[in-house]
Amino acid sequence: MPELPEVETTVRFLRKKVRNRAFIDVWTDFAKMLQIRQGSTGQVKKGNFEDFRKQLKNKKIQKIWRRGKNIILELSCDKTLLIHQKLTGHLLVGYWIMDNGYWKPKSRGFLGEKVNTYIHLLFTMDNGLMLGLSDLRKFAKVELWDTEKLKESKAILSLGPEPLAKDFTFEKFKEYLKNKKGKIKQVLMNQEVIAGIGNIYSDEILWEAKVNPCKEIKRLSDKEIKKIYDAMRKILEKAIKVQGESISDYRTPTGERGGFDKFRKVYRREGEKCSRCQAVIKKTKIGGRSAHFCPKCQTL
DNA sequence: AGTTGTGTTGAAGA
DNA sequence: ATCTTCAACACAAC
Repeated sequence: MPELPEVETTVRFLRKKVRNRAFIDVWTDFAKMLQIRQGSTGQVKKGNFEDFRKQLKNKKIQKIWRRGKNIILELSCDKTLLIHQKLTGHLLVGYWIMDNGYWKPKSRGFLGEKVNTYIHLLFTMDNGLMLGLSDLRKFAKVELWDTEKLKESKAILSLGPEPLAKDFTFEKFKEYLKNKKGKIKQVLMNQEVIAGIGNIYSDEILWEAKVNPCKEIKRLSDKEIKKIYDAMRKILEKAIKVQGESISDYRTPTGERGGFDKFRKVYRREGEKCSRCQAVIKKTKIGGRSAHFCPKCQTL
């Protein structure tokens, strides 16, 4: 699942490969994932794929950045593509050829692996390179915005701070947490509080900080908040360094697995021994989502 | 073979 | 307002 480190990995790769390239064409077999946003509120324009295709044609990618789990491609003519990969979507870069209804990678390699074959959207760039979106569950969204409208949209403005931003200090983190209520895991995953953390990294961060995911915010000591803050930065930075996790569907844009699985301590490790204290990792539900933790070193 | 779990986000329901 | 549940969708594992 692409969370902050996976999205960052993708964005860094895209900068190297498609910055300053222009779109020649776009193909999809699932037009529902594409939307044209317009007007002051960014309403969804009723339209069809041909509109989208026409508007994208010959637009040049000028700037590529990330906000939370969103990939943002700023284009020429004051347009911007906003891509959210949701659960199983991941962008891939390479060459494909249509082979009776399916896009087949032009050469052997990682792009041929099953997880990378659910291509439902494919852009062709002006140098022939292609940008594909493989998305098994088809939840991913690609929206075309007016650049200025996007910047003042709820989609961007409602997001909390970037956890790795230089000016996001411990004091600020504490302030952001203090007036929230609920369990720490839920709050960490709330994109309006902090942007980019999902189920995997919230579990990993809390294990690292030795804080139980069910602990209520108001019962956290300053010391615990500091440990969560430090763990958050440490884990996210580490994950970016190794190009994210690939326990499920995420792959880097070359179709390769990220390296974080080696460092994954609790997520989907129910029944295994805690690498710190040998107690058995437990799994529970918090707000309908799975939460993994060590009952011994993450006491309530 | 039918049921359940998967996890992000926004919308609908309470 | 604020909380919880569910739908979007496809597949693996049970």
